[in-house]
Amino acid sequence: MTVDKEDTTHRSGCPINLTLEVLGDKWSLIVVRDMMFGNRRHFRELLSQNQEGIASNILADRLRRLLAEGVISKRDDPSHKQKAIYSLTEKGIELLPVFALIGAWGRKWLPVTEELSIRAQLLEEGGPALWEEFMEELREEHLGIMPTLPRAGPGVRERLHAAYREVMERKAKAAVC
Amino acid sequence: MTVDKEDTTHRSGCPINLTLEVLGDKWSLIVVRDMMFGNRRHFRELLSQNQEGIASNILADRLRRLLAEGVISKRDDPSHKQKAIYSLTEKGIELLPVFALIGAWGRKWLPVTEELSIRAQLLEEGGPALWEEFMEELREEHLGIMPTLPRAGPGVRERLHAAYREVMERKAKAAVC
DNA sequence: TACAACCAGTTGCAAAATGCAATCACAATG
DNA sequence: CATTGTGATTGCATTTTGCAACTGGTTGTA
Repeated sequence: MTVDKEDTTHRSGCPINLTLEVLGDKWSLIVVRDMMFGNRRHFRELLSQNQEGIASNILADRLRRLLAEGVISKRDDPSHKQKAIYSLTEKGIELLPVFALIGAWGRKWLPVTEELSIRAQLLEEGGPALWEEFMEELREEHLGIMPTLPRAGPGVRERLHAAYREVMERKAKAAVC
Repeated sequence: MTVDKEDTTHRSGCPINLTLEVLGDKWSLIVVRDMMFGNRRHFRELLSQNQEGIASNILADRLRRLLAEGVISKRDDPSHKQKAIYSLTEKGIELLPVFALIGAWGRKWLPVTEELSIRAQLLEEGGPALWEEFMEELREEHLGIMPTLPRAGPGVRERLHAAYREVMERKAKAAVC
């Protein structure tokens, strides 16, 4: 049988607690979100295109931690010797359902803006079937796993982003009139 | 139409971000978890029965914040002039599906202990139907809403806790032999 | 009525994390 | 050979956390 040895590195063996030890801060999930939904794969993209204005030292620290925890991976970009490509691991990709539910909760209970919550709405309405489709897409992009079935039409991320653009255009028109 | 006024209180209107602004730290969800799954309703219960050893000033601060955010409510305990009863609000109760998925992710990817993850396993296996049953139970206990159908047999929390006790007893036996 | 136990916190202080702006070393581009 | 792009690091002020002791009051008990 397995022997319980005391573990000073963790507060407890509760799954909720352990998840919070890995992801329980104001920035870690923001970084994963940008990689997953915004397809940000480079440091600069994550830094300068981030909605919340993450600082470069915080970003560097979170990438280091997520890497150490195996939520993301890092490899060299062949096109540029100093460029690194960050990818989600399977462990990271499987956070998608968590994002879907967190997004749904936030949308229901917090003062979200329409354009930034349209993706969460579609993800909620699409349900587990859509989540699985998106995760399969992420496995292609981040793990290089080829799909069993070739995909027809735009991917999930593209559809989500199209909806975002649609809201923005409608808002822009409304502002002019 | 609604006018966008600049909002210095929030980093962005993204539902993920706003949720992190409310719950994105190492303790807030621990407190909600103990109220939800451990049925802790008093300060001392939350403090001294907490697995992770939360400090009293942190607990006081998180209760204050969760109260301000409307995730929990507070009222006097009629049996004791100094005793306060903390309850989940509907907003707090609806975090249950989030807990279920976070628990499932932690159980799959992190070094959980069997006895502390058996509840997460049952919650995952039970799916949305079990979550809904548990939320209905929480509404009774925390909001005082009477069920449409009278319940037969032990509630969800009791069943989860029974499973926990079962694992603990089996472990205790194994340790002796 | 004295007294211990219980109640929800608060206080003080050291350590760690965060936020911000400037800067770094190197690589590619024109 | 200067400019821009790259993933970061550094220094410093502010904020948050963690820990232990303490507070002012209430309740139960001898």
